[in-house]
Amino acid sequence: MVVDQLTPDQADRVFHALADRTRRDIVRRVLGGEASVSALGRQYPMSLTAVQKHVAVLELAGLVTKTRRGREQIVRADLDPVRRATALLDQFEALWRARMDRMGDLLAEPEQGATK
Amino acid sequence: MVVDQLTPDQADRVFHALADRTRRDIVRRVLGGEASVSALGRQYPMSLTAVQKHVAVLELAGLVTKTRRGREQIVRADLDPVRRATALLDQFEALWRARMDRMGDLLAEPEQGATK
DNA sequence: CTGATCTACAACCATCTGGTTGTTGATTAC
DNA sequence: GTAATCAACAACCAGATGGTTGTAGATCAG
Repeated sequence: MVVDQLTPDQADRVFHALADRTRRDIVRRVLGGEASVSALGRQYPMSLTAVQKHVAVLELAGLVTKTRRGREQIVRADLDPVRRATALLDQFEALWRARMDRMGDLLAEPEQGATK
Repeated sequence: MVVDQLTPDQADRVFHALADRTRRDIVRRVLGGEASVSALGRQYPMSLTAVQKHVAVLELAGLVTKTRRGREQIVRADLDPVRRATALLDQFEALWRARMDRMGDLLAEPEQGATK
C-alpha cells in the first residue's frame, strides 16, 4: 500500500483544517502554485493575522509547509495528508460494501433452515 | 458525473463532523450495521447526551439519518456525503497534477526564447 | 539612513464545542 | 398500573475557534 493511514490525531487535525472555507481555498490556491503569506492575505476579506492563523492550522495538519525566502514566508501544499484522508474515506466505502455483501449472503441463503 | 460537489456549507459540516474521533467511529459502526442511539451510547466512555449530540452533528452533515422504531431511534449511515467529500479531495489531487503538467511544459520549452 | 513591506506575537472578544447533570415524555416489560 | 428503558431538551461549564487591534523585529528599496 502506497498511502498508509492517518493516526486518529492526524485525522482530527486534517479534517478540522479542511472544515473551513477559507482554509480549503488556501489549499486550492497553493496547490495551483506556491504563494507568500502576504500574497494570500490580500486575497481574503480579513486581516493578515487571521490568514496567518489559518495557514498555521494547515501547517499543523501537515497540509502545508512554510519556508522563508528573504522577508517572505512561502507556503507550499503537501498532498500526502490529503491522500491519507481520501484513504480513510475509502475505508468507509469498504465498510459499506462489506455490509452489502453480508446482506446479499443472507438473501441468498435458503429461507428456513439456519446455515449452521 | 455520478457524484456532484458539496456546497461550501455542506463541506463545512461534513468535514467538521469527521473531525472528531468519536463521530468517525460512530460512522464506521453504523456503516457496518444500523444501531440505536442508546446502543451507541453504551459504546463510549461518555454520557448518552454527549453521544446524542454527536449523532445530531452527523445528522446535520447528512452523514447519518435517524428513524424511530418504537421507543428506539435507529441510526443509519448515508454514504453520499462521504463520496462527495472524496470527490472534493480528488479535485485537490487534480489541481496538483495540473500544476505538475504546467511545470513539465515549462521544462520542455526551448530555454531562451519565450513561448510568445 | 529611512521608509515601506512581510511576518510574528500578545491580548482581547464573541461564539462555538464537547462535555456534564437534571428533568420530562413516550414506549415497552412485568 | 408500575417500573424500566430510550430519547429529547434545557442549563451550565471550561476550553477551543475565528476574528480583531496593536506592537515590534527583519528584510528590502530608495
